Order: sequence, then structure tokens, then C-alpha cells
Amino acid sequence: MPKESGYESLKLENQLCFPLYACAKEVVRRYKPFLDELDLTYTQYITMMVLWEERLMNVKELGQRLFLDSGTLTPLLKKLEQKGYLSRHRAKEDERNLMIAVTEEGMKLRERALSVPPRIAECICLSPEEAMVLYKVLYKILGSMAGRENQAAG
Amino acid sequence: MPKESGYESLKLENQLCFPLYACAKEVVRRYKPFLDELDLTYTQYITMMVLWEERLMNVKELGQRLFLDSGTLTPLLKKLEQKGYLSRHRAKEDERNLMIAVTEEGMKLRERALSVPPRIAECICLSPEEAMVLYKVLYKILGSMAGRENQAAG
DNA sequence: TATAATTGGATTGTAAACAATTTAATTGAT
DNA sequence: ATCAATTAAATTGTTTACAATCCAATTATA
Repeated sequence: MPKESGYESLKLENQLCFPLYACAKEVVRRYKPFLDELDLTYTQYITMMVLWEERLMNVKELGQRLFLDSGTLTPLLKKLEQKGYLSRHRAKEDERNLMIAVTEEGMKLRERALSVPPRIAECICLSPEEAMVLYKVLYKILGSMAGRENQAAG
Repeated sequence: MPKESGYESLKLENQLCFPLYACAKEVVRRYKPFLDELDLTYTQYITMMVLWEERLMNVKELGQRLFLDSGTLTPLLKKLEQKGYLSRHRAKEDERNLMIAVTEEGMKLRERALSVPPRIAECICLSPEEAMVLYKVLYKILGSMAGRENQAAG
């Protein structure tokens, strides 16, 4: 049995993952009052962000952009369809692909959403340098993990 | 209606929150094969981390450390109790407090968990400087948000 | 000391999130 | 051309998460 000091690596304060996990959760929570005004959840919001840019794409592409799988996206996209922000249709060329297209109504939402980023920025209060460093390190991690999808499964 | 360039702030790639959210999710996912060996989920793992250090605390304190509320912790703690890693008892002094105490079995698990941090570190592959900067910025954000709990609610 | 306010957990309801499996469409190999 | 592999979504089942509400114990106040 290791002596007490041998467990340093298992202290919460020594983890990098924990503040990452907690911070992500807390920041997403800060979006809630702003997104409630748009009747969107955070995941629905980032989904709309991609669609506002791309207008049309299939579920797989959307999932790759958002790091989400069909198990998450299928019900979420059905909800956004119900709200009238997008349409779901199988591609004629290849019926396996479900094409997601943003609607007029969906594009209108974009303007109302413009007020969200500045209000969130106010909550985060990092210097531009800190924000940039954070951005870069996070994308470095994402990039390094994207390659070797799953070491175990190899 | 803003012209096309007016929507830069709503592009996914210009968000700081998105890589934070995605990164946290992906890193937690990397834990799964290692934590499966211990029959723990990630949230159960960080809960045990706190208990390995503190041995005994109530649900509220645990929630403050983990940034989780009773709606998340109550079922999670019941599961960990079923597995035999902790016990749940009301405090005699104040019966509102549910005291969580780690068991012998729970402490044994700590040794098996020792192999997790090094294996995760291998997946993340950041330089020590990058890791330190990330750590500091994340805690800065957490700290800045902890104070003014909810701007909207005042 | 009654009663009101507060506190700590539990409960309920909704929405992720993902692993694992299934189904249908397409592609590839014989 | 037939059957096998692959691919894209959907489905199923489990676990988080959290807001909102409820309940019991405690504390504060009139």
C-alpha cells in the first residue's frame, strides 16, 4: 500500500480534466437565461450555429463538426424541426443520408441570437491573451485526440 | 438585417465555449475504458476522489467541491453505496445533513485507481507549460463565475 | 412559544450524451 | 447477379445534468 503521499495524482486539485469538466458545465449553464429567450438549449444553439453557416448538410457532417453522434442528434434535430427551424429530408442520390436544411424561420432566429455572444463574453472576463491561449490549447487537445480515435479499440 | 459579415460572432469557430464544451466531453470519454475497469463512471470517479481525501462530508460540501447539485448527487451516491464504496447516514447533530463516509472497500479502490492518471496523461499530450496555463485559466474562469452566482437572478 | 423563513436533500421532469445494437441503403467481391 | 461488408441514421438503455418543486429539520422572529 502506497504511503499517503503516494496518492497525489488522485487528488482532485491535481487533475486537469476536472476544471475542464466543471468549467464547461458552468459556462454552458451561464448560457441558459440567454438561450431561454430563444427557446434553445445549448446543444441546439451550437447546432443552429453550424446550420446558419452551412445552410444544408447531413447528420454525419453535423456530428463531426459538433463532436456528437446520431444518438444525440436524432432527437435534437427532430425537436428543432418541430420548432420550425430546420427540415429533415433523405438525399435522393443516397437515401442513407438525412439532409438537414435550415428554414426561413431558422435564419430569422440568427438575428435574435446576435445578442448572446457579447452577453456571455461579459460573464467570462478573460483578457484577450488568456482567451487566445485557452482557445489554442483546447483545439490542440481536440486535434490530438481526433486522430487516434480510441487507443483501446485501436 | 446585418450583412453577412455581421454574423462573425455567431460562427462556431469563433466561440471559446464550444472547444471548452467539446474538449471536456472528449476527454471524459477517454476515461471510459480505464474507469470501466473500476466499474466507475467519470462523475463517480471524481466523487470518490474527494472522498478519498476527505473520508467524511455531507452532500452539500461534496456538491460545492464538484460543482454538482443534489439532483445529480443523490442518485449517484445511492449507486456508490450499492457498490459498497460509501455509506449514507443522517448527522445526529443536524438531521438535515446526510453524511457520506467512504468505506474500507472504497479506500481499497483507491489503489486500483492509481493507474488511471498516468494513462490519461498519455492521451492528452500537452507540454507542462501548456498544461499549467490551461489549468490556471480554467480556474480563473471558475473563480470569476463562482462569485456572482447568477447575474440574471441577482 | 407559535409561526415564518431558511436550509439540506430528495423528487420530478426534461434534455443531453454515448455505447451498443438494429435497420435500410449502398458498395464491393466473387 | 448474388451475397457480404460497409455506411448512415435510428433505436434502446443507462447515466449525467439541472431547474423547479417538495419536504423535513432547524433557526429566526414576532
